Amino acid sequence: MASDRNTEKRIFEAAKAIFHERGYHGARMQEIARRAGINQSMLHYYFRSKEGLFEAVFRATAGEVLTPVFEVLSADLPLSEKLDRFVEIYIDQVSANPYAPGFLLEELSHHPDHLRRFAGDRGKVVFEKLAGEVREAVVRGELRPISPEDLFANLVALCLFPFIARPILQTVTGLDDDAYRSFLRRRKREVRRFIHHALKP
Amino acid sequence: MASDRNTEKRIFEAAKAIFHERGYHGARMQEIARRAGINQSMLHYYFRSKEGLFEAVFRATAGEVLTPVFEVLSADLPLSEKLDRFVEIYIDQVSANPYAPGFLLEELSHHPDHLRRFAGDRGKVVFEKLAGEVREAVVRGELRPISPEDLFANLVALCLFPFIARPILQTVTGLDDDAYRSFLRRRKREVRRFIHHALKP
DNA sequence: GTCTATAAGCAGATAGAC
DNA sequence: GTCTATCTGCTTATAGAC
Repeated sequence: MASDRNTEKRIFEAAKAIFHERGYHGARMQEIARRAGINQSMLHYYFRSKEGLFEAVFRATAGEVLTPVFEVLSADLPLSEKLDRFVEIYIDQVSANPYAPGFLLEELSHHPDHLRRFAGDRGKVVFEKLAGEVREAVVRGELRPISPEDLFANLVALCLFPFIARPILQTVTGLDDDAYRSFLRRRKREVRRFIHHALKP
Repeated sequence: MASDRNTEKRIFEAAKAIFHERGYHGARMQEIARRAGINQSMLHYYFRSKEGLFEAVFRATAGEVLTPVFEVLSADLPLSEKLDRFVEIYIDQVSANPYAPGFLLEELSHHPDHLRRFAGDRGKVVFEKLAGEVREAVVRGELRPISPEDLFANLVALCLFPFIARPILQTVTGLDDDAYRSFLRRRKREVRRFIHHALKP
């Protein structure tokens, strides 16, 4: 039929939403079908099995989240600009897909090497470039002594944590939904400021 | 029988391990029973249902993770010492239970107000104390301008993230298991250093 | 308290008509 | 390509003997 690609796309988008919200084991094929507005057997027609559907969603999500990271980190920019752009792009990216980081983290905590199976060594290569730049900047005295691993962990932690820990942070701080959204919008500036202060020699 | 409390305890510990590893939907009652070395119907004898067992594990885990936070934050200490002790105690606590933060975050992302149902306003009260101290320190010029919410988010993010994102950080940085363990051991010092640099006026 | 056996329900997957 | 109907296996939960 004419709805060929259309149906497949609708199924995929529905699956993405449900898997992101409920995780692999919490998701129900029937709920995905209902959300896509079609019959349950269509899911199997297009994606063979629940695992096949999940795999498609996982790959797409991992790509969306990691691609901008890899691009920024391998760009040819002075280190401090690179860190700024990382914060800028990454927080934008995650704001548009607030469930994605939690979804990936959850899946990877249960299947730690699911990522390596298709990201391969791409991450490692990009990271080595950054690591070299960090070490040089430290030697030149432009950066206080810090390991590349710590720097990278700090950077990503500050960007992602307010998204993945939203429920607990909202409970503790007492911010309501509106206030929390505005808190998230302000984060970009705060994270940049925090990082630059923390890295001054 | 004499094994009264003993059996209950064994079941609870097994359930804790399995729920932490697999989450609510991924956990199987049979696997919990096998791990506890008893029959599956015993689980229901002691804890009525899967949900009852999960609830017990969730409450205990939330208590373990949050109690030290609340204690440190409500202690009567100068702010900068308080932050140091927070890092110290929190990273120790999480090192002993590396699955706990991921487990709580996952559950809370699927059921955002599960926490409020028994932590109530305790978190908010403790946070307000900290918030007051932060605002005062900023006014006195001991701290660069920063909102209490950002400070708290940054603090917890830096402590927890290397634990919950271990698989992805290990893939990207290329650290093997031994190297990553040693990285985690070094974190306490790095986080303290990072925070003090970042908060200097 | 602890076991074995089994009921009851549900989820993923397939068959086959249109 | 899309639907309805149905199968199969697994999972939680209970009944009932010891």
